[in-house]
Amino acid sequence: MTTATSSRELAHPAREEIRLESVLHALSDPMRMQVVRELAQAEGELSCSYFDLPVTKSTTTHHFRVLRESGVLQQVYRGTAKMNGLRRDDLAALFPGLLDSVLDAAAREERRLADG
Amino acid sequence: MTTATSSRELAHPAREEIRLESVLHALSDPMRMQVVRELAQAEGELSCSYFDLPVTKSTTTHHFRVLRESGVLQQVYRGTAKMNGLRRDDLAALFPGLLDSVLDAAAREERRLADG
DNA sequence: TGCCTCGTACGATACTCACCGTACTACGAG
DNA sequence: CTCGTAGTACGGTGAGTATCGTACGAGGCA
Repeated sequence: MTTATSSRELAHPAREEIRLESVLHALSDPMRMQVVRELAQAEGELSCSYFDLPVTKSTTTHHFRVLRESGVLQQVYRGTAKMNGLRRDDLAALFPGLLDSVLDAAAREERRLADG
Repeated sequence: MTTATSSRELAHPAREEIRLESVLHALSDPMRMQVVRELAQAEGELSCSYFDLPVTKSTTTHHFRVLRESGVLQQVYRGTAKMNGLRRDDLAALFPGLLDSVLDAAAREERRLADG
């Protein structure tokens, strides 16, 4: 039997409903930024449990919801797992170059702080 | 007599102290985003009172402080006025392209919502 | 059927933040 | 010196939020 996508539905903002303000707010949390960066590197979907965040499951759920409701992520259930993917196309259509420059900025800052 | 810069000093983060997280947080407020956008268009320094924000003076002071402490703005007293300038060079050095893509994103969103 | 895992829901807590009003300081102009 | 303007400091308020723990639901697997 094929692993069917569950019927449980999740509310996502449509492309036109995504707001820059909400996206920037979502990205201004280090926990959420880390999720977005790993997701960008992975170039595919990752389950919530893939991420090893230093917070409890409840808090993890909260952060993923913020990312989804701001339009940064799309989420879909697959069995018990919830798969997460970056909404690259929607973000690129609305805010060209934004996601890439934010990811680049995060990478540069990490390098800069590591080198001392 | 030349209008001398006052001796009153304001604390600014050094370039190396600027954090992406704080910058994104500063820009995730519509009031502050508006200030940054006007400042970017003006291509120079503007006093706090130049901005006609729909909040009281106290709140305006608060927002400018957030922008200064996050490293987005530099501020200097000139007489009774406090002049504000974007820290373009510092931001461009740390996060190349970030400021421009955020400004572009804000402009696009404004156009998009206006056209309906 | 029963168990395990993944993730949710809910309530509680502590903190941050956007906002206000009032009282105050700093500076320039008359 | 006096007055007006620009902005600050401070205290308070209500909303949001990052966090936790515990209890629960959904789905795969034995």
